[in-house]
Amino acid sequence: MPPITRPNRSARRDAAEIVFFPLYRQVREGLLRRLAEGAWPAGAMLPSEQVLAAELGVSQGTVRKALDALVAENLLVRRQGRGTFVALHDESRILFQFFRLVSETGERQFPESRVLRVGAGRASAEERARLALAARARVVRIRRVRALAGRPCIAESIVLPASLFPGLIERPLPNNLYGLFAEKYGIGIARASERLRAVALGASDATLLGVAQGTPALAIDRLALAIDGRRVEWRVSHCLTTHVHYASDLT
Amino acid sequence: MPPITRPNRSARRDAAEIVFFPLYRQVREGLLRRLAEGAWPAGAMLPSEQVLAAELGVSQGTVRKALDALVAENLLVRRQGRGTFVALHDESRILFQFFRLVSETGERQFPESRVLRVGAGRASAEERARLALAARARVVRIRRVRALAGRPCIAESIVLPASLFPGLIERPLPNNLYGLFAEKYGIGIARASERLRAVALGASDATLLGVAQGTPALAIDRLALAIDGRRVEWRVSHCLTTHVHYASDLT
DNA sequence: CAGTGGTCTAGACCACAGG
DNA sequence: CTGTGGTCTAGACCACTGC
Repeated sequence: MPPITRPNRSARRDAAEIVFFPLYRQVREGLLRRLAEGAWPAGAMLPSEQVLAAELGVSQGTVRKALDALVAENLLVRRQGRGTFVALHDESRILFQFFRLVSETGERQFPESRVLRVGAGRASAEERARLALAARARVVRIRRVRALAGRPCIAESIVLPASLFPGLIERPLPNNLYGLFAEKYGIGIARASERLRAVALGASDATLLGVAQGTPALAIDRLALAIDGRRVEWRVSHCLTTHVHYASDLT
Repeated sequence: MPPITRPNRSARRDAAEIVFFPLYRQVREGLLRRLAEGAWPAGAMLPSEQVLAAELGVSQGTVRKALDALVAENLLVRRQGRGTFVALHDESRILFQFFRLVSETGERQFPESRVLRVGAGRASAEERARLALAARARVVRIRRVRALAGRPCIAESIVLPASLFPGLIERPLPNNLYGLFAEKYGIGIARASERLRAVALGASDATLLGVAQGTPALAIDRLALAIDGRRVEWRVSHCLTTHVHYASDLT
């Protein structure tokens, strides 16, 4: 990474608008760019704070503040005495960051998945809108059922931009898709936003989950974004919430 | 606040277990205690960082780190050039921190409330469990309907420990209950945890919301905690999600 | 202008992990 | 023992607010 171009702590002028842009933000953006480019593979150790500070020509405290921000965004992990590492998409992180279904006793458990269909095709209007795709873009669609504690309780439909995942259709699909995205395609899911509704199950979902059509279910509509903000996945999950609930902390 | 008792950055010994307890954490705890005691009313300005540092006999940077933590918990608000203030429970904060129902276009809007019943009584077993109350404790119960954009879409039942809210029954209840708790009873809601399920509406809720019995609804079960961790409110909301959804960011 | 929080630096020392 | 991140300090200067 090239040294931060000073004038470091001055102002940035954008069309007569003056925006103060602190040094540690510039450092953060630089590191973020390198992360998005895949300069360090998932799990790799970054240079130490001292080394980064020397490379960039700033103080260690400034580097630290930039690293702190990236740790807060779950992109990096610090381990005292060891170093700073690129966050992995292992099951424990997924469980902690992306999976909110909790049993009555408060335990989180990674659900087992059974893939029903994998296919490709042109994106529908809705898929294009949700994933911000061009007119004739292609998508990969995955349909699966997931079980918690042996009980099938999630019927899931996943849509991915085909351009990002060449050859995905031929692969065996693991339980943890985000781990696959990171390892095989270098695409790390950084964050997601979910929209929740209550719906009555349609015939197809009801059959899959072994309940009557019209049973109330929690519909989770998720859009997942990569580090650089690209829309990577659109996922709709229909969940039975008789033995499980969605936990949300308002802090 | 008394000066922080050194040995400040040494260790704390708990039954042969050595726990490192940084100075800024001690400062945070001290400030938190004073906040919970109501030493500064909501909206009040705290002493400046310099003054706090001098009082406590630590450096300004250490005070800053403690204040940063409390700001991150939404208990304090900083305004550059003005000072550091105790967070208010005004509608904009409530909307931002505690209200997650969003319209299709992404707008958040504070719902209008119509109170149907207010009453008191002995806590049921479930109420005692959820609010951690003693055997014969009394509670206040509120039942109301809330409307978004003129449409009634939330049927809500609220349970409060009667001991915390003397005379609440006689009061007119405002739209924003948490503001009332803070202003009239000195109880600030600091955080809450919600459990979401999909349910079929019962007869009473369905009538209130003007839909058929059995209509799927999002059940939000919320437990709200005060700054000191006391359980202050148990609230169950049944929401129609045809024109609105629950937004959850996974970051 | 004075006072507040925000940034940045340089350096010392501590806690922790691993060879 | 060395190297890492974590804490703490002291001081300088900047940006913002309101008088």
